[in-house]
Amino acid sequence: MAREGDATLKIIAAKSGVSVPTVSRVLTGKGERYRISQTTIDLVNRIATELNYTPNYLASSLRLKRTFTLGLIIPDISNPFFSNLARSIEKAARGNGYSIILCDSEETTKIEIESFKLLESRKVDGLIVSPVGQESRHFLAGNEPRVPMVLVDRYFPELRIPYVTSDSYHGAIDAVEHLIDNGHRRIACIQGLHNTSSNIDRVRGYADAHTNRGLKVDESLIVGDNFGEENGYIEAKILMKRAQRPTAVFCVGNLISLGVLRALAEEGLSIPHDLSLISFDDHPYFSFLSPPITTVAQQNKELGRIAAKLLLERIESPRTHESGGIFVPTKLLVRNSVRRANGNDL
Amino acid sequence: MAREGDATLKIIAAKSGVSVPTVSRVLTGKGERYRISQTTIDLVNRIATELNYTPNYLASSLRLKRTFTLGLIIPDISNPFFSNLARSIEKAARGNGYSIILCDSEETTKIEIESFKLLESRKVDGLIVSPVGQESRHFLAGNEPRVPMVLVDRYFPELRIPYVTSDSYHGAIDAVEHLIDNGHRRIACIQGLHNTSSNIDRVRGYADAHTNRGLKVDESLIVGDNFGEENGYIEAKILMKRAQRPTAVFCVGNLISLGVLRALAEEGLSIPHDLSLISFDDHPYFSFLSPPITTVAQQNKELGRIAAKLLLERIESPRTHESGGIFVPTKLLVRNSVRRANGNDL
DNA sequence: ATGAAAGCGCTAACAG
DNA sequence: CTGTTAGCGCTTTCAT
Repeated sequence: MAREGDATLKIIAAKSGVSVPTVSRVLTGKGERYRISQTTIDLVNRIATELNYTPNYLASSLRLKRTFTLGLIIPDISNPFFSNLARSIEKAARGNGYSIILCDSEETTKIEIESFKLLESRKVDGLIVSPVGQESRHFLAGNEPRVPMVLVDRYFPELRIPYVTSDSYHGAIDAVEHLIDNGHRRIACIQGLHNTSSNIDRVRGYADAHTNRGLKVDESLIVGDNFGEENGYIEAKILMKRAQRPTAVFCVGNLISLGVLRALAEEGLSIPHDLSLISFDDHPYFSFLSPPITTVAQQNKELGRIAAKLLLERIESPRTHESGGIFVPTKLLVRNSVRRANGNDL
Repeated sequence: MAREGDATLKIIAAKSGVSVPTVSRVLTGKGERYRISQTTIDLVNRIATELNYTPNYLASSLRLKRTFTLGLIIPDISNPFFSNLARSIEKAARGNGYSIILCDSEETTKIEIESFKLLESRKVDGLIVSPVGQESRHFLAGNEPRVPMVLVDRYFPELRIPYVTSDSYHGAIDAVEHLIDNGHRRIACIQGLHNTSSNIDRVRGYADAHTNRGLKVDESLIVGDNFGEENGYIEAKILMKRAQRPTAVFCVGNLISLGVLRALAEEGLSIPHDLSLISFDDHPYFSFLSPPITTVAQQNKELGRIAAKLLLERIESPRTHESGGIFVPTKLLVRNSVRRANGNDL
């Protein structure tokens, strides 16, 4: 906007009879350091407030090559997981004098790439991105990230970009072992978007939990292909039509679980009586559902805080850091969606 | 961040043997208009892509006095109502070449004010704000908004700032009449933050629904003071301890309803048997709760789209618009949290 | 069909 | 203690 009348250093300088740099020094609090006379300091400050001066970040950013702005690219801000993430990131950023430009990639690589370009043009000091996850080339220029960057949630282990994520693998193991330990043997897994780290880790956990307990994995019980509600709905419908119904299902995302709930309700089937359910990714409403849903909760506020902190460190002191990943533990919240079954195979 | 090696117009100009303005014209697509020779155009374009040129928005914004950036201030991005709003706003903005700087005010006037200052410094072209709601002075400079601005959700009728909001008043009437028509006479109202437009409108609807049906309002049944979960929890606990229990409750926000649910569950009371519940503000999970909750749904995506459109219009052509409000209708979604009662007073 | 000059608002280097 | 000069990268007159 910057309408006509806006006060500038130049105007203040004119009104107070000193030079522009002097005004700049005073107004950026460097008065002391430059040993500017108290008289001048007071004068400049007075006139600045009189004129309701607001610094122009654009100009100073251009000069300083520093915008104090972070780009945040996430797949879906309306998903509570991501909005909680966004909240904690925004808060941490703000606490350190940074602002956030928000880009919603709509779970789409195309928009993700556009957002990269955009944020590069806007000269953000760093980037926090929760990748759509299947494509990774655009994250690099040459062999290094194009700007200081950290990934949250989904990540690319092969890419030398630091990341913060839940320990999905162990979370999934906890979940599925819980099922097994409750006597379940035919456990379905409704998975999310293939080739994304979260999905891979969770499905791997699903499989390894079986192995840990000396069971074989029935590949035909691993179904689904995205993190949406519809996916859970459809797959649940199909699963329940099978001759050999699973006795339990492990959903790798909360939206998937929602879909399962809807499908079961439609079919007049009940949880946990007809099917035990355990979900990855808690949701504020899970404890109010009937039954309350047993979940593997992610510490999403933690994830955001850590990601922001990591990024700011890299911005303040580039190149001194390792680029590994940080895995934040999950928590198994046992509620009432899993019932004891008779483990007829053991 | 603008690292050293970044391509600039100057560099491209040098490499292609033309002047900086010429490069600028070509790269901003004004080649034709300035009748620059095709040879030059091709040359410049080639070199620009070779050098992987990214325009510097900072510089052009400074020059143009136009940032193509919108500020978005909302009270709590982790609240699904606001995150859906944010999503539709971001999408509309992006579709029109604008980016969003996100500020979460944490339901706090102090942060809201800071965000104003911040966004002014960042020279956003316009502002969409969902006000915390109790203070409004900082929205104006003199008597007019300080930058093109539109309010969403909560608004200030007295302030000559355009706003987009759900028709809370009629929504509340629908809800409460629904209760009355189902035979309820002792209907509690758990309200949100006092002196906010949404709360005022909803409580007014609550009262007028009674009047419409020839009933008197029992002021002692209007309780509560904020939109949080805790508020619903506490007030429900107290209400259910009364000698004369209400038979139904109207909650003016979804978080409040959540709190009521928790309180009732703890007390071993069930909905709708012991208490009928109707909630303002739908939530994706409401239909999966037991019982599914009857609500007044807001069209929050609509709200966002309209707000963004309104703001962009004002930015493109200032001063030609009225500053009234737009009320978007709500929808009563009848599910199963309201039971028929015998209207013993009629 | 293109270039030279000027300036958006700010800050850093250098001078005195 | 303060001013002069210069320049960040871009776009817009105004010339030619």
